[in-house]
Amino acid sequence: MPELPEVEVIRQALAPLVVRRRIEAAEIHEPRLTRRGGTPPQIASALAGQTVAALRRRGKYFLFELGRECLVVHLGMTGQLLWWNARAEFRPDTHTHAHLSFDGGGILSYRDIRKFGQIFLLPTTTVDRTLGIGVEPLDAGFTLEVFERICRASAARLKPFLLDQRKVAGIGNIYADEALFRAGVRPTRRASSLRRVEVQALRRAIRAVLRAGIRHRGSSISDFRDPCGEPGHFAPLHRVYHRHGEPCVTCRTPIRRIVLGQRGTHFCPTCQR
DNA sequence: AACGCGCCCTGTCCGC
DNA sequence: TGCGGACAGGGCGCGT
Repeated sequence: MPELPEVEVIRQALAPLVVRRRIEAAEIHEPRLTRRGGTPPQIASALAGQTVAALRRRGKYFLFELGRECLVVHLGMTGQLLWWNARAEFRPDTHTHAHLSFDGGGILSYRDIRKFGQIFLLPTTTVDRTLGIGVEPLDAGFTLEVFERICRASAARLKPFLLDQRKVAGIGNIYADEALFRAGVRPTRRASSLRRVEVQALRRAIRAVLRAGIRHRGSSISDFRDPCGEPGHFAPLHRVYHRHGEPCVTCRTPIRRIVLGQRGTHFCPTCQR
């Protein structure tokens, strides 16, 4: 589900609710979520009593900064962070695997049907190094020169290239297809084969499509919701994702679907070269 | 080093 | 109506 825009939408909604608030207690019930380090009780006891100093995002990761330590949360495919105003409102179900109780009564719960998500703690100073993910595409550091260097260094096809979080952080299946369409390049092209103008077009397309996703509060394909239960409105604006068979918005050629790197990939065979 | 594949897990949808 | 199989927004670990 959640790619950079969805994670950012959740972060923006959640920050005013949790920043400068103290975690009274934490519960984690699913050991699979903490496989990257620590057991559920260890993490839960380390969280109790800490105050959230800031809520940041890096790629598709949430970083709850607690001072010396940082709570890292990744939603995987089906993870949700949900906010409950009061303990009495909290309605956990069989897929609710963790929750944080805040002073004053608010509860932040973690729900994840497929359990591909992650919850773990890292020392704040080593978070970036440990996550090992690439440049933030919406930051000033994502310049044409930087992106061109990354492209030149990879023989991978563009689709798996864009999904590789070590290269550029935060792009997932939806926004990869949408960016490649907007840039007019085929997902099967090798990254290193792009001409400079194509690198430039792809960089601009990545930034434009991620910003549009955030502006429209995310893509709700099946079940994306922000922490207060609000769906996003970007899915109807997708130009190729899940539109195979439909006419291209530019040239009316039917959109094609192929599988590339085990992922459904959608493109216009006429507009994308 | 870097790429590509199988796999982790649960739910839904489609065809028979 | 029931069942098997394909597929789903992500990333890790392995073999090449």
